[in-house]
Amino acid sequence: MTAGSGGTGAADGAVGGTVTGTGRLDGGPAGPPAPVNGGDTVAKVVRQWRAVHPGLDTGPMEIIGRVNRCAALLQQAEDAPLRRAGLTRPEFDVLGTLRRTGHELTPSEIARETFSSGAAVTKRLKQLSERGLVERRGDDRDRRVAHVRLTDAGRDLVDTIIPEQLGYESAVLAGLDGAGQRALAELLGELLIQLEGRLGSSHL
Amino acid sequence: MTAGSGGTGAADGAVGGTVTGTGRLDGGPAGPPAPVNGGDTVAKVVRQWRAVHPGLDTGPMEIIGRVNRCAALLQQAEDAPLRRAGLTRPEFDVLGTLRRTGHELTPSEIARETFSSGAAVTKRLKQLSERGLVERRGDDRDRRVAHVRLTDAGRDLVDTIIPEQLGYESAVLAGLDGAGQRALAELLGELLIQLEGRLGSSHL
DNA sequence: GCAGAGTGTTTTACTCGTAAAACACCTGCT
DNA sequence: AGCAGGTGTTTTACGAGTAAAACACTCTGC
Repeated sequence: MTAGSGGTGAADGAVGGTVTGTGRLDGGPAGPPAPVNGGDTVAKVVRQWRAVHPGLDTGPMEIIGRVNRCAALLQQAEDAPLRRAGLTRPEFDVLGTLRRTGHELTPSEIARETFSSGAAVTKRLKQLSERGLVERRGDDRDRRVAHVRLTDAGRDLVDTIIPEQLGYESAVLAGLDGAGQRALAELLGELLIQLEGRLGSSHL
Repeated sequence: MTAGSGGTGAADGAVGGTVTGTGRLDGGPAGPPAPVNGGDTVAKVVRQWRAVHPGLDTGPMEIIGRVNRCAALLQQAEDAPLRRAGLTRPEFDVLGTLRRTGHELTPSEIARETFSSGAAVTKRLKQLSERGLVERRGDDRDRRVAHVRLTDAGRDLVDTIIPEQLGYESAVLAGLDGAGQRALAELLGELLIQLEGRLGSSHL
């Protein structure tokens, strides 16, 4: 939906680039599913479910399926500018985290901040330091701990990419007018607070 | 997305379970980033960026970052009911697609419908048919083509899971009231139509 | 009829992420 | 001191997805 596909929400049975996987979304090797008249892809899936199981409350699909599908499509779109810089998104996330916090971070902190596993961060840091975008130094109090920081090249790269990326994203979102964007950001924020409170700690 | 992390949108530098990766979201081995006061995780990241780059238009992050983070959190939450049935989401997507369309599908059609690559579908079908949830037969006109359908066991499994899954999703979304949910579904639908039109075919 | 182009599906080689184990080190207790 | 238990990081083994190549087959035009 990592963004796998799955369907609208979990129960959609493939609403596209949604839940399970992170989902493909460009259709990949296979062509796009052809924009359906009468709504988005999710609406079509919902209609199919309702036809097969008339009693079903498909409400959750309309939100979860769409969130997942949007995430999949956006992710794909967003990859373009980063790819030009030779970075994957998880790699950029590491760099961005270091840049926005403004100080050195330990691998554990980076893992928490990027919602990644420690092992994944270890691998990314290895690649990024081989490319000279990041540097490490050991803590001298506690020799288990490492401190990671951006090199000048890393910092410059982030500062170059960020405006490009935001501009690109702006263009991608342009289909929605200003008020719609604000309303959407607001509602997603509300939902996110709930989800982070509920799922962030413990397990629902 | 898992929603990996990435940041708010692509340019957030890790807003969590967002763009690049599909992102982790439960914090995994590392603990959760601790719910921040003054908004969701994305709001915190946005504030950090604005402090470092005051001129930046962080608008896109507030939507894209949140969509990605929501997708990541929801994906994780949704996994629970499926896991109990011993299915991954991409696997369930295949079954669900067959169920909701109501007829046999070829592997290519399944790939299009689930936004997966053909290779991924091949693997999933292999596993599902080993478990007796799905059956294949060859087309007798065109011997390249296969037709896949649910077995009775597969159909029953889907029909058992769907209501559980939707109920679970309903509970997860309960933090938002009915009006909020409708508004959110509506706005996401609008955005999705734009994205599917723009990104679905060709490349932006 | 038969080459050549095209399509549906599978295989191959590879990348990346994860979970769990392994390490390395600190800390508190005795 | 010395050891038990805990924490930070890396390594290992593996599963899953992808892109590209390989297959298998059909169709078109000559």
